[in-house]
Amino acid sequence: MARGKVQLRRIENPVHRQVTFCKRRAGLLKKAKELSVLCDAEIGLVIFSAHGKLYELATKGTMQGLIEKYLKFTRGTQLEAVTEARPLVLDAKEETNVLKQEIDTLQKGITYLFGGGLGTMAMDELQVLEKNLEIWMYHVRSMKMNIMSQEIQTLRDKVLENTSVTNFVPFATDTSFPLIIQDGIFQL
Amino acid sequence: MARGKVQLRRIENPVHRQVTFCKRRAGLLKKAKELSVLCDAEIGLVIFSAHGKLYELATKGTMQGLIEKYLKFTRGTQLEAVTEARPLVLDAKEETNVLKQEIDTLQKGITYLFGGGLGTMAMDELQVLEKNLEIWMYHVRSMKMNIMSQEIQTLRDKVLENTSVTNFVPFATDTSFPLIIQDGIFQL
DNA sequence: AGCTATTGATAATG
DNA sequence: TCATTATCAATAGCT
Repeated sequence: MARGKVQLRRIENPVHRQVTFCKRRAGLLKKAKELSVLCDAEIGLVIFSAHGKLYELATKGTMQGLIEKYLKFTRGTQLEAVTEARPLVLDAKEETNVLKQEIDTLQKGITYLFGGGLGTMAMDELQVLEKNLEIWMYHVRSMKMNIMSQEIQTLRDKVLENTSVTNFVPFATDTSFPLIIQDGIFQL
Repeated sequence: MARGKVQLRRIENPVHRQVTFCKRRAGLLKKAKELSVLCDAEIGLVIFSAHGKLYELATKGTMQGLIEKYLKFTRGTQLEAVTEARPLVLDAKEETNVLKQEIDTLQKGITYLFGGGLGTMAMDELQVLEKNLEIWMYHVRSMKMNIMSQEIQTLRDKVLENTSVTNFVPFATDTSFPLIIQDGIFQL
């Protein structure tokens, strides 16, 4: 990158190699951090030098945790360990992330089934899956509507505020949408 | 790095963030490879996107091996618990069970969100979720149709057998339904 | 996806 | 190792 293009092969001169290693290692760690911050990604980076020295970086948590996440992700996908080992009540953001993770996992499972295991799901299983997908979609759409209604409420409030009107028409934001899922409705 | 300095904070615009993620991810992976080659280092890089998609790189061997090396290096040697391997390929039935389990987990997560965490998912996240549900449903329905067509085929064969008719109308069972999922179609 | 204007990284050097 | 700087490489903003 400077004063001469570099060949993409091992640098033979040990001094040059060491210097380059230091510089580029720093650069790589910096880039990794930047990517994590800019794009909200979770990154783990492990570097063993030629002589076995370890340099590492884990954004968002520990390397240990990241490794576990990685193994769970790549390996069969058995979520029990994740789900049970954790406190039952997480903060909302965390829960969202977990859910995203699980959605992804589910996608992988489905991909596997469709890609390679055709016929492994019986008709009745598919019926159930389809039914569940419909239910989920229903709830997602309800949630979207709820968000939109809140937005409308907010806008109304603003309008009322600006026009100084005191007698307003109540809006049913608190009249809850049917978002509460009874036990068993999702039962397979 | 170009046409304007970048702030080292999360990019709020989702489109910009995604584009930057793609570009910088590629750059980071490239840099990691280069460092490994130039300086003879062993590098492992794991990137989870904000939506839980995994990108990885392991120079000199497998990520699995690198993780073991890392754990050995950082701990004494307590990796059996983590590494203790399940077979990587499960049979179809087992996979189905795993999937059911995961669906159940996912349901719990969604229940939690809908029951208590309203507002934790942003509108764009809901859009994505909805889109994915639609895709899943499409595939489930395709799969059902495929099974049904096979059933029809079987019945036809039987009928033909019994009536001893030799000139039959071919049925396109092998003309595959679009069940094969290309890489990336599920991309968040 | 491509295309540049810029910024950022860094190889060579002191 | 540390600082400087001439160059090269990555990429932000657009299309």
